[in-house]
This record gives sequence, structure tokens and C-alpha cells, in this order.
Amino acid sequence: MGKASVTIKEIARELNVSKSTVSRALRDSSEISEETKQRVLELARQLNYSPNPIALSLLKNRTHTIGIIVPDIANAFFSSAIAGVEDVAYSRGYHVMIYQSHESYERELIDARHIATRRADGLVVSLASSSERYDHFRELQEQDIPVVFFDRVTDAITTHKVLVDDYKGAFEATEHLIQRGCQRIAHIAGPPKLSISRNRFNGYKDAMDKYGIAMRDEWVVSSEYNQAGGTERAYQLMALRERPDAIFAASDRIALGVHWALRQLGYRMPADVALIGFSDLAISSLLDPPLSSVAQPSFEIGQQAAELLLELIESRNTPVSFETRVLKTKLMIRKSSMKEIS
Amino acid sequence: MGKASVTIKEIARELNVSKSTVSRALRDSSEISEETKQRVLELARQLNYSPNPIALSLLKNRTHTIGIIVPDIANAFFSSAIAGVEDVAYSRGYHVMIYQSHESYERELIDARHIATRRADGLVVSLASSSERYDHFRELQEQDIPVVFFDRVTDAITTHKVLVDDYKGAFEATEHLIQRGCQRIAHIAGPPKLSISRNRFNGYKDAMDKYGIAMRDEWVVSSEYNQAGGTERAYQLMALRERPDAIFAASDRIALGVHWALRQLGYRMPADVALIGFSDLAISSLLDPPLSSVAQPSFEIGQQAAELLLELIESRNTPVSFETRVLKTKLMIRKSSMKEIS
DNA sequence: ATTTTTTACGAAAACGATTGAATGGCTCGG
DNA sequence: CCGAGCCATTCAATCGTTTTCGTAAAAAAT
Repeated sequence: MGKASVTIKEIARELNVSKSTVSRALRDSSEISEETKQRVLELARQLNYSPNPIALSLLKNRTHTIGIIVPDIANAFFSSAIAGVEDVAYSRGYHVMIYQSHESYERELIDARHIATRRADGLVVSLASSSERYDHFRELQEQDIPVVFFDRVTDAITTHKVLVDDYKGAFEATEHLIQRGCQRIAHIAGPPKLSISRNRFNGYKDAMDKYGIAMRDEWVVSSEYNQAGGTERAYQLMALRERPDAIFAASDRIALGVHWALRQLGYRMPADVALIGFSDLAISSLLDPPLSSVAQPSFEIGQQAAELLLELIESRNTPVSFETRVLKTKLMIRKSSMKEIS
Repeated sequence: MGKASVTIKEIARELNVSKSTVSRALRDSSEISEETKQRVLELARQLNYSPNPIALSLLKNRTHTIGIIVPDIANAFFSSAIAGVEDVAYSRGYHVMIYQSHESYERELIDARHIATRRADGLVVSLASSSERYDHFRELQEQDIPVVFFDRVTDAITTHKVLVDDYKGAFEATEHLIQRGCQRIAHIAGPPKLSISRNRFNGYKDAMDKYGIAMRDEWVVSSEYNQAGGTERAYQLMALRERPDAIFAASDRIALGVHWALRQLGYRMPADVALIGFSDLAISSLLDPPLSSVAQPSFEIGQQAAELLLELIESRNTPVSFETRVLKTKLMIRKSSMKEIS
């Protein structure tokens, strides 16, 4: 009927010593005789004692838990990043508590507050697409709960950040399309509130500029980072009088929607329309034609974010200089963008 | 510099009453005068007081946290199930702590022990493919930490379980292939330690029997539930002197590998080989040809598992009769299995 | 032999909250 | 005028652990 877990008190009673002695013996304190230590250790092992982390938390005000807020767990990019966070957290004795913002600012705010009341030791977060206020993160920082951003970051909060060079990745993707002879290159951008959306757009724009290719307003549209948005925008773009001959989608999820739409509409990729996405989800290479994409090391991003966070947590009160780690993207060229050069 | 969070004690001091009075006032106890209540409530609001859940946990021996162990977060089936768990846990004031077994028994054991020492209120788990001992779950139950299984369950532990009718799903998938005129139907099963693997195999076998179709030993192979395994097995199957004209893969991840391999090898689906998977991942419908599959309501599975778990948690000590919820699968017929009937 | 130091341990406070029991003051009935 | 009863509040214990401050006895130094 539920054997209550053994406490230090029981060991003490059993051995006719005080709780303090037991505690010290377990921590191998020098002021306990070798003999007593042995007796305590032996009994503790025998009773399968393990210290109650909740009591410790109360005492030390440290929970050994870190929170992570992502827009959507089921998104492969995020679940992979979570796996990265979990990887280093686990190896350092921390546990990961998951929260989803569902792309909603309100939910993100509630999640952040929850993390504060729950006394997590820190937070790793990737912003919701609708967030434009960031005070909830500042509140956490003021309560000595460090925050580290990854991927979807903001300049409004000074802290560690981990992301990829979105600008450069987008630039290279666009440049690649241009080099394959595409002239009418459309861009489906992400929600403009997110810096990754803006940076990717800028990469696109500057590549177009560099090669002196005209950008048309109607060829630049915006969508949430999901498949439905991609499909919708693809229909919209292909309905234009002047159709694009290439589409650079700000994410693979958008690109998946475009891919589907183009097939529905009977376009051939890349002959009619070249397509390239961003993130290189595992599925992208399985599509037919396989989708070109700008690869992001999602697992590694999670790992590094967790490392930086743990660093902040474990060096509390010692001021550090915050860094922004910019990881490399890698252009994965596949059939969807390999237009024959005429 | 980190404003320490307000405690009941401070409110008490400020108001010149005792901690008990404050506590009772906050809980709206009848033995506190209306006036005092108002004063306490007002100050609490003003100081933005929120009770320390750790102190509560220590006192009540309840953490309002549930653990979840899955083989791999980044697997879409599991991340979706996690989202389901998170959905109901969140709405009932519980938090979700994530653990990965990485398909390893040892890691699963460690995770389970961690959950015990961390004093989670309960556990939702889907077994690692290498697990064949289950004492770690029994240990949890003996410590009054209820466990609920989903998808990958075991008969060895009596508790609530949530899964789909794997047998029937497999039977229908196989039947469908037969009805499309396939005669040489291979099956790539999952790891035999998992009951889902065995049930799916049995569904396949019984369908073959029902229609009097000969099963060949060399057409039944086994693989881990991942893409690489599928690819490998596909090569193996297609190299046989007597090639199969259809493959029923025990999971979509396996089927993805098969899909890729068949394309590499130049087979047409479904003309040369019909293919069907299990789980209906979001990507499956995006492949070319789109992959037929047996859909599992992963999100709902997670939800129901969480509901059952919370029921167990909140009715501790009142004995319940355990149930196994069997959800329905749905056969998603797409091009990969739609062989022309000759 | 006396003082000082070391050794080995215990008592109690602290962390933040809840709660059963006790207490002080008050009113009221007899 | 005294005891009963009630109200509002406080006291103290509890949860499991660490840690500061004592302290008795033993060992060492004088």
C-alpha cells in the first residue's frame, strides 16, 4: 500500500544517532567518524535511501528543472531542438519541463508565469509568432531565472541566444535559384514579427539586388510557418498573371504546402517552378521531387542553448557577458530546385 | 538583483498577524473575520503573492507533475502523443516532464527511477523496443506512483492502457492489399518484444489465412521502427528470387525507408510493389506516390492516457478497475497501394 | 595535573506552507 | 458574578534536508 520513501530521520532512529549525523555522514563530512559513516552508508544503501529533492529544492531554492517553451512540440524542428536540450540537461542532472505556446502570445505569457511560480531554474524559449511584447521574459530575469532564446529570438531582451545565420542561408538559397536561371523568384516569408522572418526576407532581397533582379511586390507574400499557409500562398502566387518561376519558402513546413499545391495544380518541379525551403526537415528529402532546403542543425541548437542556460544558472550572480551564437546553415540542393540551365 | 518572491510570512509581518491567519485568509476559511480577509487579500494581490508550490509539494507529497517516457521525442507519433498528454495535463493544472528512453531498456529503467526520486505524481509511458523486464514500473506502482501505458504496452503490468486495435488495423491493411490483387505480400514487422509488433503481425497472418494466401517465411522480416531499417529490409526483400508484389510495413517510419528504397531501385508503386504503412504520419500523404497507411489518433491517445492517469492520481487509494482503451484505426488508402486490378 | 585543542556528535533553526489544538477576550444565561 | 460558549487568532508541529552553533569527552599540550 505504498511504502513511504525512507527519510534521513528513519535512518537516524534506527542507528540511534541524530539526523544531523546522518546527513553529514551521507555527505561524507570530515567531522563524522569513519565507523559511523560506514554504518550510515550501509543502512542507507540497504534501505535504498535517496534524498528527497523537494526538500532540497525548498532549502536551496533550486529545482534542477529547466523549462522550455516552443510554439509546437509536434513540429519536427522544435522536437529535435527539445531533444538537444534534453540531451545536455539530462547529462548535467537537470530535468526538462515542456510548455507549448501554440504561437499565441497570451499562452506564452501564461507559460512564462507558470515557470516562475514553479521555480524552474531557467528557461529556454523560441518565440511565438504573435509575440511582440517581451516583459514576461524580463520578469523572469528579474526573479533571477535566466532565459536563453533559440531560433526565434528578440533584440528586446539581452541574454544568450542561439540561432543560425538566417540572412546568409536565405541569401544563398536565393542565389542558388538565380544561378539555376530563375528570374521570377517569389518569396513566402514568415510572420513579420519574428526576426527570423525578417532576416530571411532580407537575405532574399539582397541576393535579388546583388544580381540586379527585379523584385515584385506581389511575389513577396507572408504566411504562418505551417503547411496550410504554404498551400494557400502557392495558389495565390500561381494565380498571378505574371507567374513566378521559383519560390523560396521561409520554412520547410511552408514549402511542404507549396509542394503539395504545385503538384495539385499540375506544375512540374523544377521545370515549371523551382522550390526551396528552410530547415531541412527529415521528410523534405523524401518528397518527390526531393525538396531543396537550407539545413539548420536543430539538435545542436538545442544543445547549445541548454549549455548556455546551465552556465547562467550555475554562475548566478556572477555577471557574464551575453553572447549570440550563430551556427552555420547548409544549403541542401535537391531536385526541386535543380532547374536545367537553358 | 532578484527580488525574492513574497512569502506568507512577509504578509503576516506587514499586517501584524500570524502566518496561520494569512494562510487561512487566503484559503477563504470561515474562521477568519471578513475584515482581516480583505486586508490579507488586498496585500497579497498588491505584492503579487503566489504560494510556493515546492513548499506545498513537501507538505502534501504531491508535485502536480507527471512524467512521460517515450522512445524518441522527435518521432512524430510520440511528439503528437506528448502534445495530447500536455493538453489535458495543462488544463488540469499539471506539468509534464519529458524523458526519452532512446529505445534502451537501461535508459528506461533509469528514467523510471528518476521519476520516482523526483516524486512525480504519475507516469505515462510507451515502452522501449528492447524492454522485456518491467519491474521498474512495478516499483513505481508500489510507491503509489500510478503508471499508464500507451501504444507500446505490456501485459506484465496491470494498469490502464490506451492503444489502437493493432490487430484489426493490420488485418484490414493486409486485406486491402489482397483485394487489390496482390498475391505475394511481404511484411516488415517491428521488434518482436513489443506487443504492437506481434499484434500487427498476427493481423497480417490471419488476413493471409482467411484468403488462403500462402505466407512465405522469407517474406516476413523484422526491423526497428525506423527508416534505415525499412530501407535495409526492402533491399533484402527485393533481392529475393521470388519477389513480393506488396509490402505491409509495421510502421510509417519503416515504410518511409521502403518507399525510398523502392524508388532507388526503380520499382513503380503500386504497379510493381504496393506499399502500406502504419500510423499515418503527416508526411506520408506528401510522398510521391502518397503512402497508404493505417491511421492512429496519436494526439487523442495521449489525451486519453493523461486522463486515465489523472484519474488514478486523484483517486489515490480508492481501488479502481483498470481498463484498456482500444481506439479505432482508420485505413487511409492512397496511391501507393492502389494497384490496378487486372 | 591542569589547560587547550581536537574529535564526534546533537539541538535547533531554516526553507514556505498547512492545520489541529490551544488561547484570549467577549457575550450571555443563570 | 461565574462558567459556558463562541469568535478570531496564535502556537506549534509537520514535510525532509542542510547547516550553524554548541558541547561533552577524549587527546594533546603545558
